[in-house]
Amino acid sequence: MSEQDIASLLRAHGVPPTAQRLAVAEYVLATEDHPSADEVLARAKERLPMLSRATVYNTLHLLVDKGLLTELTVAGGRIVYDCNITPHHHFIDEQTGLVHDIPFEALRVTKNEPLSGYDIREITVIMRGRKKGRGRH
Amino acid sequence: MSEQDIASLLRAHGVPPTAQRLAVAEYVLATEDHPSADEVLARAKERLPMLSRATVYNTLHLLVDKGLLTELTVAGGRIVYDCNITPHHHFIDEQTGLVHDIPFEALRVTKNEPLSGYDIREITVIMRGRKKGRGRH
DNA sequence: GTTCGTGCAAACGGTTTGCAACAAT
DNA sequence: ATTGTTGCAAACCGTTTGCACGAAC
Repeated sequence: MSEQDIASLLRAHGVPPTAQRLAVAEYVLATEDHPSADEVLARAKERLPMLSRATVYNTLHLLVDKGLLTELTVAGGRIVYDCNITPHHHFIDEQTGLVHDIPFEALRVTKNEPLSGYDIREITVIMRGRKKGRGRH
Repeated sequence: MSEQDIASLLRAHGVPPTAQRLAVAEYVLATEDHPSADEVLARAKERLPMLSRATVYNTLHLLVDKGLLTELTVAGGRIVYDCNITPHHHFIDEQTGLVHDIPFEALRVTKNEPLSGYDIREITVIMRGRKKGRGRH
């Protein structure tokens, strides 16, 4: 995704693209990692060394707000960002702590009991375990 | 669960029961709330006003360590404790932020695709939505 | 007298806030 | 001129740590 595309994407969501926002968005909207705010800061600083921490937080919240980014919280209270905004599940590697996306269609959740009393808006499955070797990702 | 029972439970897990630990355990091991450390402190202080914050954290970690308590992290990075140590799912009320336990047997998760490459040790379903009125809890 | 548990206060790390400077319109 | 964006530093909050006192064996 080119810097131009990112810029129009931002504009399309009512976010005026600035140099700082581009530096943040260009990384966080494209990566398959699930970076923390700090990791985003580090990466974006490579392109824009003068970028401040507060601006990164501003931008991340803005992107989450505009629906371009998902904030998720993993065990231990770590907050992490996921540019995959379609519904999907997560696998957390217990050894590395890394989060992997699992396509929504890979699993099916069915109710054995009616679960009346709950108006369910969203279902996410979180799996934990070890990712078996062979290859990266 | 009486104070005596809690005491033997702790002993059975190699945790010498002290007044402070009893004050913490008596609440946190019995409640259906999913309290934060701070809420546990507040509640336990009602019984033992002189209880310190550090001791609560010590005790909570100890209980988690001994398998008597589960630590879980909900959206926003909030860390919360759940005395239900059997596998189960969660429903999070978007309005109140409250966490409700859903029996493990209430749902079934099946794989549409094989998901090879992942050695799955644990599956939890997190549902979000609104809890419909009628009654408390 | 050694170990373990506790309380206190300080430190910590990630996040948020307040504010002044600046840019864009 | 008003509005929106940024950088900085300070404040903040929940958690962790270091240390000294006290109790238990």
